[in-house]
Amino acid sequence: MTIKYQAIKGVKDILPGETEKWQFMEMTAREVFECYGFSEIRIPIFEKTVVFTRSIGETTDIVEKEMYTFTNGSGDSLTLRPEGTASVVRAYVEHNLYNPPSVVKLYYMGPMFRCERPQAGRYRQFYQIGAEVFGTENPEMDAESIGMLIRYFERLGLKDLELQINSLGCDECRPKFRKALLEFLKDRKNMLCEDCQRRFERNPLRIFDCKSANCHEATKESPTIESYMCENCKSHFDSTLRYLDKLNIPHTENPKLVRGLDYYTKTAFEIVSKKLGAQNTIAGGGRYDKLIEEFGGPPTPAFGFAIGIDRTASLMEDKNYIRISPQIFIATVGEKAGEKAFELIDTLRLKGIRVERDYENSSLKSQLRKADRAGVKYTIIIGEDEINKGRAILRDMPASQQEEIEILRIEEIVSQKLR
RNA sequence: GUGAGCGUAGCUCAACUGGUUAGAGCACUGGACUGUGGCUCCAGUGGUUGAGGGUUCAAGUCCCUUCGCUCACCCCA
Repeated sequence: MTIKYQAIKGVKDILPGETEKWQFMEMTAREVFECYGFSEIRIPIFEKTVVFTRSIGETTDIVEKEMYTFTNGSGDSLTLRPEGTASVVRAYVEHNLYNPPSVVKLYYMGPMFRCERPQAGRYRQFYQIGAEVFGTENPEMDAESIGMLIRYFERLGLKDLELQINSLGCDECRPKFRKALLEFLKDRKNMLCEDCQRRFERNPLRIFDCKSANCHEATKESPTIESYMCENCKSHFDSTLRYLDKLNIPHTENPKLVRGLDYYTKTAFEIVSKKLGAQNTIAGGGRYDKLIEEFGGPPTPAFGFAIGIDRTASLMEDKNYIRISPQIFIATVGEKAGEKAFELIDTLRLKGIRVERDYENSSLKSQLRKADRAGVKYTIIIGEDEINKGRAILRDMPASQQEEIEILRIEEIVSQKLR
């Protein structure tokens, strides 16, 4: 068959059978996050482009080449959101949520958009569930938020996850480290591979991640952020790790962990799965203590993370969620019975009972087969004989037993049986 | 943006070095069983072999173009 229209590259439909799993992930997130005092915020799916360019960083790949940007009628440059934090911060500042001063905890869920070449675990429309906390610098919050995320994954039944954590320092100590690193790499630049020569200019921290043996060798003696970290950052990081220990959350310190977005300070972390391919990070986040000021708000420390739901879904068993199925199937024979059933179905549905029927005038045999496949507990059968008697057959499918009941009492009897 | 692999029925896959009318399982519809599901058996529906062009007596198979999918790179969640 020649398909006339298909979804554009890098986007996908999530079909029944799969959506139940997504609903489960979303519902579980709400339950878990609300235990921790988070409230949902719904943010627009697009923003003025500057909201993203300012926060994410002008020279990041996201901003340079991956955003869906367009111009509206009045000439504003708009962009489909490539991530959630920027919008949440914008909303936080716009609505003065810092007033009165207190800790504000928000979560969001929904699609994000990045125009990249699709790959396993990477789509152009992908889904995230994110959480952001504003108003505290306390490392307990770093640990607690990461803990919430871990508990969430546990609730989903995920195993073989690893928490990697690092500190990126603050705007006091990071520039010093960066300078020292560049100094160190300058002499070794010709040892680096082509890609890393480019990274040298753009994001030298990334060179640590290179797979090339030469680059690995070149960075062996390099300075680390640790030795340049200021007292404040050092003790914040140590405390965060200690609180994670208190929560019995295993973690791996990864001094090479660098987040791609410009706004991170201090704590940065990722949750990595051992069961995925090249795109194996299923959640990531960290602290961004300067971003609110960037957006014109008062100095407000903040911490947040986002979960990649597509990747999370691919890790989940197929049986961890509830599939909604009909409770009652109504099978009819003959026109009069069909008419009666049409009304009856509505009556039952008004009661909140999930009722299914056949729409194709199939044989009774076929209707029962459909009832069986639908997985109903009871099938109501109404034929010519029954309609003349004002009665119907109530068939218990698993038990293969049936009884005759008055049509007038169906609603009452069925409600009782399903209880 | 770069590279590799793959596109055959709704789904999973066959079809030898190019050779009759492209098959099977599952699913679907019907029958055996006139108004009673599951199990069994029988039959049937379903294909422009992703699309377009080329080579050849002959193309699902070879070549080119294009679209899509997949995986990886770059980058990153």
